[in-house]
Amino acid sequence: MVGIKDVAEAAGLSVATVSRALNGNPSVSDAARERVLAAADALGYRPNVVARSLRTHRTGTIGLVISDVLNPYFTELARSVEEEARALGYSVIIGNADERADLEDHHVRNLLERRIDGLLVSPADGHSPRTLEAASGPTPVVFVDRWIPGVDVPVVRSDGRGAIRDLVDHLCSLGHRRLAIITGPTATTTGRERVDAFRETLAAHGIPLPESYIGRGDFQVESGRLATERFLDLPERPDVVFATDNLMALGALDAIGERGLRVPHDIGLAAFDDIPWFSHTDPPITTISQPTAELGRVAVRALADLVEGGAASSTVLPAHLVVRRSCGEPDPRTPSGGAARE
Amino acid sequence: MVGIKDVAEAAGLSVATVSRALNGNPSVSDAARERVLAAADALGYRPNVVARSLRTHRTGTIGLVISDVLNPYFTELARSVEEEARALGYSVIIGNADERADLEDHHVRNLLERRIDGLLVSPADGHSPRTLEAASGPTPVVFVDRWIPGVDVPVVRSDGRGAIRDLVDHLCSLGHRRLAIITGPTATTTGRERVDAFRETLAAHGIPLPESYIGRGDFQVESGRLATERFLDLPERPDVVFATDNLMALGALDAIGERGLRVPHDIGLAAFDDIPWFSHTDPPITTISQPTAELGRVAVRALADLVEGGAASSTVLPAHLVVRRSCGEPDPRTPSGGAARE
DNA sequence: ACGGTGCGTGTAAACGTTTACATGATAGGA
DNA sequence: TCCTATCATGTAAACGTTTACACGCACCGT
Repeated sequence: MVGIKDVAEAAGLSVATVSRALNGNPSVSDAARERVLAAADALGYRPNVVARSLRTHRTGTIGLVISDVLNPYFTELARSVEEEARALGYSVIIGNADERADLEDHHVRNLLERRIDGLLVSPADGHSPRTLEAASGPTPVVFVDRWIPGVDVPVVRSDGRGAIRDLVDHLCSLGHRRLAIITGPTATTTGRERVDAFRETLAAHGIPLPESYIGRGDFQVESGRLATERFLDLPERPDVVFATDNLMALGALDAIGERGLRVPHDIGLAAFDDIPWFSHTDPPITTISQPTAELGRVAVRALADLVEGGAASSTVLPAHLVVRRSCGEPDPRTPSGGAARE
Repeated sequence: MVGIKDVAEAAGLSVATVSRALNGNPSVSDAARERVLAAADALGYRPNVVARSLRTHRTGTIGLVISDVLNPYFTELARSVEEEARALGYSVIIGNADERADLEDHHVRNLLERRIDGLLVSPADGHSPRTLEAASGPTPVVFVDRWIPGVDVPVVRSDGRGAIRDLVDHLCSLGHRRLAIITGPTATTTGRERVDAFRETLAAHGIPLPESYIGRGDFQVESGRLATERFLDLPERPDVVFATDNLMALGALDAIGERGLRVPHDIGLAAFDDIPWFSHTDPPITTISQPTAELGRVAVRALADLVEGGAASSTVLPAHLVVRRSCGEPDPRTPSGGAARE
């Protein structure tokens, strides 16, 4: 491999000058700069960023630990994170936790050992020891989407509570009374927030949420299927089930289809996270949409601020309801206030 | 940051012994090993992999450049790559090319500068200069899914031609005669393979493929929509359109839905790549399924072989047809031979 | 008692950069 | 003309590891 040394030799200059020329240091003469560039080009010189990082203590890399790469919500997040990071001069290393705390641990450790400049994490579960450790360590950390309460780290997330209120209002306006929910892991903040907001709004409408109408999922397809099967076995089947992420909604659809039931005629379905396929399912699915790409961008900017010595603050972006047909046809005379329509 | 030096001091040993103990070198006494481990633990020592990499010329990292993170096919690939790589002791850095040659270039360069041990790439386009350069450079390279003809690099891919033959047979058996195709970029091998196999099988059935029935797409949603709109504007609308990836199929669905047309009654639709949503669209979509996760695993193993000094060979895995309802109901008396059914 | 063997440990160089500091040349001011 | 400031460049240390080599010691066979 050709190094800075070879370039120096070819250009008849010292390594210091070559390094300076390559880094755009102003205190190098035009003549020297030209010779360096020519030599580097001729030799096909490629900087060795690992050596550079060792010396500078900066890797130009941020880590992103997401909960599940197979979840379109997170891939969209990852994409916008990478895009913004690239614009800011950083590379991104993605770690996929598959909703498992041990994998999250693995990736957090791995990324820290690689001496990333900053870490973006969507904690799968509040109990990953490495994540907690990282949060109080020297490497800047920003939580995105989910966070860990009580940990003093900036959070960039969206607040789904308003949209969930709109959703429940919408469901009630359609005449539904038996509402069920498939939750995420209650150890995650998003999991808890969604079920809490749901329960509170139900209470405001004077509707109870019996334990049998709460399915405990883990944000994965299979758990959505299982929870839905349990609902369908109930003597009093719910009018509509609200799956708190898109994968569990897919599982619910699987379970409903397997019984030969039809949405929304036999049972309604609502979801969280809007993904392109939701317009094309049978029927199109009513869901709550987050400003996913924006979340990623804001999170990266917050982290970059932190890395560069600034002080980042938390951001909360609103989510909104997107009404489609999976909960029944809305009565045109009584639009539910404030909810967005397609 | 606490380094090996601090550990050495705390343990009352030299850095060499500490390094050896930490790396499981057998020539260190149990007593010393224990002291080292205790000291490292007490100090919260974390190895600095960038220093290690500089010295050993190995980063324990492989790069993966995929064509599009938003494409579920590639995220499934990425997931299996990471999983297998982790099992083999490697980390993965993913670069997303978004089907753009310039981004592919960017990521290939970036990864090589990071001195990854090996590179897995699904070339977006045959003309990315860096990818070609990398293929003949010192860093081991394996192509996955797509490849560049004439470049001497192992390829791990699936062969869709057999499945496309099955698909065309299936469509003909349903009585369809006007078959249209939305291709990928013809600079990609998968793009070309799919249209070639389609055209050949059509010819074998004595059916022409007029230019107007070939929509030139780029594996992205929007191009699928545009191509489909053009088909729908034709005086003789095709009986069925075959979108050669899942995103363009989504675009086609968009276009068809916007005209108020119904699949398969007004027009049939077939796709390439099976994704979970295809069972839940309206109607469920007939498609060609690749052994995606297996492709990822095999590719990683091939690359790891190469990295460790072995000689890797190419692998071709078969794809197969999955018949659903988007091309019309099959006549139960004439099952199309060999095609898998759900 | 002696040379050889092996084992555990230490010393120091090396990996490819960046950068503080030193140096030499040039130019400017008096 | 000399002193000094400025500028371009060079020298060498440092970043945190790994590892070739050297060393000292205990043990073995003769």
